[in-house]
Amino acid sequence: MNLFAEIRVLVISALDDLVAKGTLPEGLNFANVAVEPPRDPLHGDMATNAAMVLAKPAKMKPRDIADALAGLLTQDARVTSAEVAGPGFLNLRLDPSVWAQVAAAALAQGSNFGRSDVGQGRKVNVEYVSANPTGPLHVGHTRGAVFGDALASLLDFSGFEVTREYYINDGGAQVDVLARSVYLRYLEAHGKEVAFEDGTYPGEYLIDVGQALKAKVGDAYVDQPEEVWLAEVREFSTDAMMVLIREDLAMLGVEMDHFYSEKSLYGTGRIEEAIDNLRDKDLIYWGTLPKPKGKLTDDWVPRDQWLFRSTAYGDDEDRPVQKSDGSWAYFAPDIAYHYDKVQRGFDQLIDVFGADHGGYVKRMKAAVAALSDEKVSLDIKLCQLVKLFKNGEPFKMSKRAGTFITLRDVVDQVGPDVTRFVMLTRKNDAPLDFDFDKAVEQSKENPVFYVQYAHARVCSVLRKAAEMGIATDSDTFQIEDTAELALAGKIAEWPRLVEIAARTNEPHRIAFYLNEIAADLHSLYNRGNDHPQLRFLQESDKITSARKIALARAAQVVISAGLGILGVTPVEEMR
RNA sequence: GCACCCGUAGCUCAGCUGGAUAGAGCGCUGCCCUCCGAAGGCAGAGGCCAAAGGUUCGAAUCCUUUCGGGUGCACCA
Repeated sequence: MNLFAEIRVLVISALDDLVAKGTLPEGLNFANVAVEPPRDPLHGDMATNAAMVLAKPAKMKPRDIADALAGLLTQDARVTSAEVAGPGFLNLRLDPSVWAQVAAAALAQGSNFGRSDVGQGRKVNVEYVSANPTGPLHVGHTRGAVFGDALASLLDFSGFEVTREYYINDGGAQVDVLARSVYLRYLEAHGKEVAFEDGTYPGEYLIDVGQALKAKVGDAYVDQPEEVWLAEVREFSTDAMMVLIREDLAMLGVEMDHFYSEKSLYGTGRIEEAIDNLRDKDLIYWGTLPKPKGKLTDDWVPRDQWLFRSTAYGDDEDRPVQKSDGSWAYFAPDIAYHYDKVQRGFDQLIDVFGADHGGYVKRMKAAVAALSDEKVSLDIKLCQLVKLFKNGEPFKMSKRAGTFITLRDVVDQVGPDVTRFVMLTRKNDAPLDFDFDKAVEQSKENPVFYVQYAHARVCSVLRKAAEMGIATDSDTFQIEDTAELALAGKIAEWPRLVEIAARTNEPHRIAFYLNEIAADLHSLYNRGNDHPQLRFLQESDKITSARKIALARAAQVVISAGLGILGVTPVEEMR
């Protein structure tokens, strides 16, 4: 039940009536007519811009339209008043029973309150994390993992058919580096002295892998040339890394529907097929790229190679799909991978990348547009850097020395719930400061705590009510005070908020909303200090208490649903 | 040099894909526990929405330019 959508239906039908009566001319487009919460609650419960939007096409004064509209709207039982204000806004006040209906819907629908069919069952593929299988996940991946996962949940909640997917980059040179690094650890396991030079991964997480390799093959690879062992060690190592990565994801509560291997594309003709698809559209040609500007280009030499005409779809330059030695460039299997997604019948693709992949966005969008004949949309969400702090001091990470902060480090310290919530308190394209101390602090400054506290508070009230013999399952309401109305209004906003978040692919809006509803709840709760009649629990009037509790429960339902989308457990008690 | 992201209170950031007098937290100033969890709440001060033009009934939001910050720029992945 989306109250704003319902009132909008009412407004539209009133406009239709005005057209039928000849007050408004025919052929008007109502698409831009919006019904929104007013910025200032004093203006009313809802506002519509209908008169202002239609004034010009209808060649009428906004106020005249608004007056006519107001006359019709107030005939509806839900609308108690409709006032024209400002440049032509129509401010609506709703009957208090409307709020009770919304809250009742929240109680009745429980965790399904706010679900919608805006997705209309469209198939969406959300690809996220997709870290190279060369080591454990670090903080940057963590943000992508949390963001992608919450986004997927949000879309699922909004009526999309969602697939969560991880693209394993196991086809390039970096997995050879991994294999060589593991080989060194393998030699080490045989008691040999080894040196980790530049271009190898010195991280200690490979020690176990080296020993596992020894346990499997004994000394078969010792003192053998690379040709003998590389392929097998590579596979052994990437498998081990993927086990590690799956464990990391599990720690965060992230569960993928599908892991897709880049390597699996090679030797199957899939890449060739995707490139041929583009070639048939005259988007692949043999050519030379201009010399790049503004960068150190000492070793640059002009090269003829196969290029994708991505400029035809808005890219700044055409992009090579093949290296000079004739092998595929990274872009080629990625094209094939996205072609595969298109062929699997997804209506919409979403890629969650790190901010360092910004330069990749245009060419990937170009590829998907070309491969799908512009039928499938690709949205790429870039997650900015996470800066880590402890005691106000920034953490330094060095991948080269192998001393980077891992997902495991973070989750071990603050737990999955805090990790997830904090990572979602910023827009994906804004940098995020993550302070280990603040993340576990029990104060209002910590949004996780604040929202959890609100939820726990309701649970506490319910426990107390049970002790007092007050019914905790009432579904009738007593909503009178402004603080109660504010909370009820916030509850009514939830379905609309979810829709906006889903439409913009912005799960952080959920986190901010939760903060707001928590504030409304805390506020109402504390009003009970000064105004005892506003307390949820009143020994003298258990019926009123039961009704007030119902409102608190409705808020609890919404908080719980919101946390659910973010993948955070609502707690019943603060400790 | 080019592209993308960002610029909003002293600080950290929201701002509904164009709406009314631009919001929250922190910090600052005052209040509120004999009371359902004060781990909270209330009130106050604090703004040229980087700057200048443009689009229109209406701009923090869209367009152009400038300034400032971040990221990325052939055959790496």
